[in-house]
Amino acid sequence: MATIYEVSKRAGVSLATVSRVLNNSGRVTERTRQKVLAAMAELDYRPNSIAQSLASNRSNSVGIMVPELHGPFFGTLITGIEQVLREAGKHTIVTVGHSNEAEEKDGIDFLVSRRCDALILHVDAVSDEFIVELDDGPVPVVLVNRLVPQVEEKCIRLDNFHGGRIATAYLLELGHRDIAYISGPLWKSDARDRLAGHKQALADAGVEFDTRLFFEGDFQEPSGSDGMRRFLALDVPFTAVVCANDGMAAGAMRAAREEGLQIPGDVSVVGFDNVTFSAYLYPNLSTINYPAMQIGQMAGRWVLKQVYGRDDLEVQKLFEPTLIVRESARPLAP
Amino acid sequence: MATIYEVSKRAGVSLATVSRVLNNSGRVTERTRQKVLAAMAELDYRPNSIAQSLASNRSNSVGIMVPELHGPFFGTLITGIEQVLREAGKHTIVTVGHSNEAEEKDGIDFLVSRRCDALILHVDAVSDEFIVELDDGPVPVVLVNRLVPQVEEKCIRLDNFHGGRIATAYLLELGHRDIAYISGPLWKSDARDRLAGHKQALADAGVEFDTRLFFEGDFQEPSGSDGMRRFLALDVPFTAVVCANDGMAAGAMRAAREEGLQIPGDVSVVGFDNVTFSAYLYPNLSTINYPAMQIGQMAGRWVLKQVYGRDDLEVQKLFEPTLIVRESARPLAP
DNA sequence: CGCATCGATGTAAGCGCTTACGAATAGAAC
DNA sequence: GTTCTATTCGTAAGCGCTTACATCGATGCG
Repeated sequence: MATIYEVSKRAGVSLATVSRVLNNSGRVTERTRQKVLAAMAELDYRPNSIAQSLASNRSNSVGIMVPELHGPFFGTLITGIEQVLREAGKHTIVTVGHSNEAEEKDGIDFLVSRRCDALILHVDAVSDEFIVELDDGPVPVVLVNRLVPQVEEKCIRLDNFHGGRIATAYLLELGHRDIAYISGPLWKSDARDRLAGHKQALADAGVEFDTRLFFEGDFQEPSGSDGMRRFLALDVPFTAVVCANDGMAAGAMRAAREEGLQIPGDVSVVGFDNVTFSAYLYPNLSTINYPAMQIGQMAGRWVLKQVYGRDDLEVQKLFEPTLIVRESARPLAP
Repeated sequence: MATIYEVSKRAGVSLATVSRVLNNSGRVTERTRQKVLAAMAELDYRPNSIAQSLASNRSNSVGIMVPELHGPFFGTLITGIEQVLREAGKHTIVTVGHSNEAEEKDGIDFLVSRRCDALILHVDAVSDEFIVELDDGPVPVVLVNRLVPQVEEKCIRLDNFHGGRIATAYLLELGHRDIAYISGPLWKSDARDRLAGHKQALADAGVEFDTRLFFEGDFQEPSGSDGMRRFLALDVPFTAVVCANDGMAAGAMRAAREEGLQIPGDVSVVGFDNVTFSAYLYPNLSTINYPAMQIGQMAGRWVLKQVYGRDDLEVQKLFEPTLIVRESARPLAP
């Protein structure tokens, strides 16, 4: 593969000049610029980005960590990030943390030793303190879907509290009073926030939160089924259930069906995230929209702006969830 | 951040020795090795992998290209790849091709200029010739879910033909004769192979392929709905439909429901891929299992074996699809 | 005791690029 | 034509590491 040296020889200029046209830095006459460009084309020259990184002390790569790669949510998030970053010629190194402290730290180490210019993290296991400390280090960090107060300006997130609130408020509006809740794991802050929103909505309506109608799942489909079965086995009547994500809602609906219940006839269901398949469940799931793609894009932009100096970019840090009304919830029969 | 030089000074040895313990190459006395290790720990030394790459001409990174990052399928595939590779200390650079020739070439260029040690590609737009040519280049390539005869030994894939065949064979076994087919885009080889399998199964059973009961979708949910509506608008009776992936099956089932049909009462449906949500559709989708995770892992292993010299690894190149029987298909009522 | 041998370690030359600095050239002003 | 300033371009010193080769001691043997 041709090197910059060969290009410079062929173009009859120095290394430095070639480098200049490569980076559009410094000033080069149009004439020499053309000569260089021609030489590059003739040699099918591709700059060695490793060498560029070493010399410039910039790796042009940003590290990403997500809990999982499969599942509809994170894929969308990463799509947003990758798109924005790649347009800017940066590349992304993706790592999986599995919501497990050791793995998250490990992955971050990996990313740091890879000399990423920045990190975009969707982590849940690691503590706030760890993140603050990491942020004090040499590599800039942006947090997705999590608020760490000490580094608030680096957190790109959805207002999960508000999301939880409007999900339940919607059901209350439809006349439901006995509303069950299938939560995500409470050691995850988004799960906690959504639950807090739910409780707030209940309180606002003067409805008491009934711990018997609460189930802590793990954001996976089967735990939604477990939750629904648990509720059904109870002697406590309920007419609606809100699930902290669409996957658990799918599980809950399946279990309800298997137990002979009609949705929304016997019980209304609301999900959270608005992943693609929620529109194809039966009945089509009413849910809360999570603009994962946009959030990913914003995270990418943040990096472009703060790390690569693209001052022209605007970045929005807080997103408001909205209610998507479909078929899985209906007014409480009088 | 500490460099190898500082480590060598602190340990009282030369650069080369430090490098040796770093890489477990060459022989180093246990005593000096310990000294070096201690110095590294004291300085919290992290090797600069950029510099390592430049010097060793190995980037320890492998490039991945997939059509999309969201959607249940590719996430799973990448999870498999990433897992295997990261265990080996390699990292993955993920790029999106959008099944579009220009973007695919562009992304591959990007990966190459990033000096990836190998490429794992799931591409559909680019021609066989292009791939053969690419393979002649300096960077090893492995192809996922596509067979290019000239480089067969580098193709890790599912037997899509067989998958298409057993999907339809299953319906035939259940007594169906009028079987519609919603295909993926025919310029994609997997879509073609699945269709060919379908036709073969029909032929085996002496059933004629009816072009009116054929619809070419795009592997997305809405096109499944479109296909189903098209069939329903026709005057051609049919009792079953096979869809070339689960997403289109979801769309088809939704459309059927909206048109007042029962599944599987009025029409049986079979999907392809066995993505997670297929088990949560209503009715639970009978489908063909695509071991995406395993295929990803194999692709990773292939690279480990062929590029990084891990000769101990076994790699399986061809995978056999299997039928997953759930609820969306039933015997034809007599 | 001298010499060949071998393993442990050091020396130094890159890997392909960026970039501070200075040289050279061109144009402007007189 | 001379001087001065701007601008373009070349020189060379790294970036942090790997690795071929050289060196040095210690060991074994005649």
